[in-house]
Amino acid sequence: MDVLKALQALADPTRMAVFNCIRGCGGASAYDCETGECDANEPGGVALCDVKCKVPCSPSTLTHHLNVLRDADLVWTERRGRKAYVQIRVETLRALAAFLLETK
Amino acid sequence: MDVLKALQALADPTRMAVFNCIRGCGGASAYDCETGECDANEPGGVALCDVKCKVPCSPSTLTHHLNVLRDADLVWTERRGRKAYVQIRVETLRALAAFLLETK
DNA sequence: TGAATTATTTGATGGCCATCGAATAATATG
DNA sequence: CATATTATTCGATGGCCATCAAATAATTCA
Repeated sequence: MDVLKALQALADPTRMAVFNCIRGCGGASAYDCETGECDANEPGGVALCDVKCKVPCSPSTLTHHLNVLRDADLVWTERRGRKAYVQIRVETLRALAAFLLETK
Repeated sequence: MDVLKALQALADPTRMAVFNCIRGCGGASAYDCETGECDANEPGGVALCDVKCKVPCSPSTLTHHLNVLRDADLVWTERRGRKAYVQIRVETLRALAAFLLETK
């Protein structure tokens, strides 16, 4: 895992907001922008369009940030129908945390 | 603790090198640039001038990066004689790691 | 006090990147 | 197929920041 790349990916306010939004919703159920709640019926991540509801930025900016997060192995995405769903890669977070806690 | 600020502080290659250099030396004993070893006789951190040996940048740049790291509560510095010594703030690292491992 | 070592301040600059709008793509549904 | 929804690509731009050199400060020691 590229520690520096992961840190750089998280070290941006907008990306952090995206990250928190994705994490904020249980991990395995989709957040619905309309109801403002997590929909446990819809499996596998949060829909991008719902992330966009929470994080104020243009669609292209959101795509850009997701690319960065994905490139750092912090999230993975999957397209289902028109929507793209995104989920956290917990292993990477664990690896990052392990790095920070390293005692040398 | 300001998570974003701490991440931003670490998300730079040079600062990461500085950080690793400081961490690399036991934490409680000074690294000596000449011998290339850690001097357990000299307590409390690594001397800045020895960090400069390891991390290729100008003195002003090094000072700048230390300010950023200190401002993020990742390190603290202390002047003893001509030299400034720097040490890691482990609590902040632990808090950062805890944030990353949070399950929401 | 004068010289040497170490560190900081200041101001300038170049490069990187977050952001956007517009155009395009991908998919679903009427 | 036409339209709506969602997402991506592309190019341009403005702002931030890492970096440096030069000057100054802080401290020690001869």
